[in-house]
Amino acid sequence: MNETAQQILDVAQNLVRNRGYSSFSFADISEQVGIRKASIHYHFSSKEELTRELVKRYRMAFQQTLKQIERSNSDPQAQLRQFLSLYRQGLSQSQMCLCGILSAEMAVLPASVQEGVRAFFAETQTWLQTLIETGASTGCLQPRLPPKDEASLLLASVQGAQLIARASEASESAFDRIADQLLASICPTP
Amino acid sequence: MNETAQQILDVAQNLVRNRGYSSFSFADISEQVGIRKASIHYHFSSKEELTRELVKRYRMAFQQTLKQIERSNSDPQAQLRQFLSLYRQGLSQSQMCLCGILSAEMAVLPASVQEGVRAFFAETQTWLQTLIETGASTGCLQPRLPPKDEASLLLASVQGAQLIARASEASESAFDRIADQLLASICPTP
DNA sequence: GTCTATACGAGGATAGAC
DNA sequence: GTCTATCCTCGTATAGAC
Repeated sequence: MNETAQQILDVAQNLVRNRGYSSFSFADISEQVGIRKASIHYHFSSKEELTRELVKRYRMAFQQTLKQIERSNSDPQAQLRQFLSLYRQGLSQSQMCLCGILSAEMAVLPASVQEGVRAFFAETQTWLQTLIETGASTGCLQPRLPPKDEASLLLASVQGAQLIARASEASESAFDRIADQLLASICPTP
Repeated sequence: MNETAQQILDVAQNLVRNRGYSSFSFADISEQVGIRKASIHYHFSSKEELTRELVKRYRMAFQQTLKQIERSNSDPQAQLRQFLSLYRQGLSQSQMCLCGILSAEMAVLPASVQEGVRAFFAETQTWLQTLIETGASTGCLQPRLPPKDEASLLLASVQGAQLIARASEASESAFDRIADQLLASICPTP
């Protein structure tokens, strides 16, 4: 995949994370990349293919980021904090998680894109579950529920926090408050 | 507001709750209502007005439902259960909360619709907060956080649960598991 | 690889007859 | 109130020149 293709995906990603799948167009991309919209079809044959590749790249990058979080920090509690900060970062540009916003449009997504979205949630939940299990065994975290359930609740909550934060005037602080509580709910009470 | 207008809103509501704002069209409505799409403009001058009225009606109906929950049940814990079941019901037709799905498209909504969405969340959070306060004072509920924070976390979580449930093969049971944990997290442990 | 030109359909909206 | 007819814009996609 060449440079232009990457650039197209970069721009598309920002667009989708802001507006969603149905509301981004080749014209939008063309404007920001500086090529004509017909030229996009040289790199991606269709909107479906473009979005499929976008989700694929996003999933891989996200997994990489999670691995970095593991490496850079041995404390599960700090890892969790970093995980939450990823979502907070997106929000600072009023962007949702790519797969979170796509999930809202599930009914109109091409099947191949739906698949990628599903896979993203499964992967992320698995990572969270492992993190919680580790944290529980070392005492860094004190999950009140089985790690699997705790993970799915956490994932739902962070996605929901991002979702409704966009409907708030002060979206970042709205998210922060919720994120703090999520963290508190799973940390040992001194 | 006459019968046809109501019917248009009924159909529009199902469409939006499934596909979102950008992906529903006058053609879709016209097909299901059985009138031509130009005729819709007699009842609603524009898509913006239609959606604005839709959100307005949804908000009022939702508030009514919440009042009914209060009346039909004096136990805050049971009220909370009923609140969660509202979201579960939508999901059974793979529908999200109208304002939840609109929130994902916030960036492309007309300003007047954005306003309605914001108001919906504020109202709903207030109701939850009052419920939690009542429950805490009678001992029916045992919030771990200040009621206001507990309410916003709960709202975010239930919206998020609905959002990501759509990306799950078994969306209803995925939601149920999360809803049970939400309930457990706020109920007194015997 | 990128361009121009163009096809084709969909979407929202308006005018005017009935 | 609903219809037909029509307008205009935007969206994806293709063909073929450079």
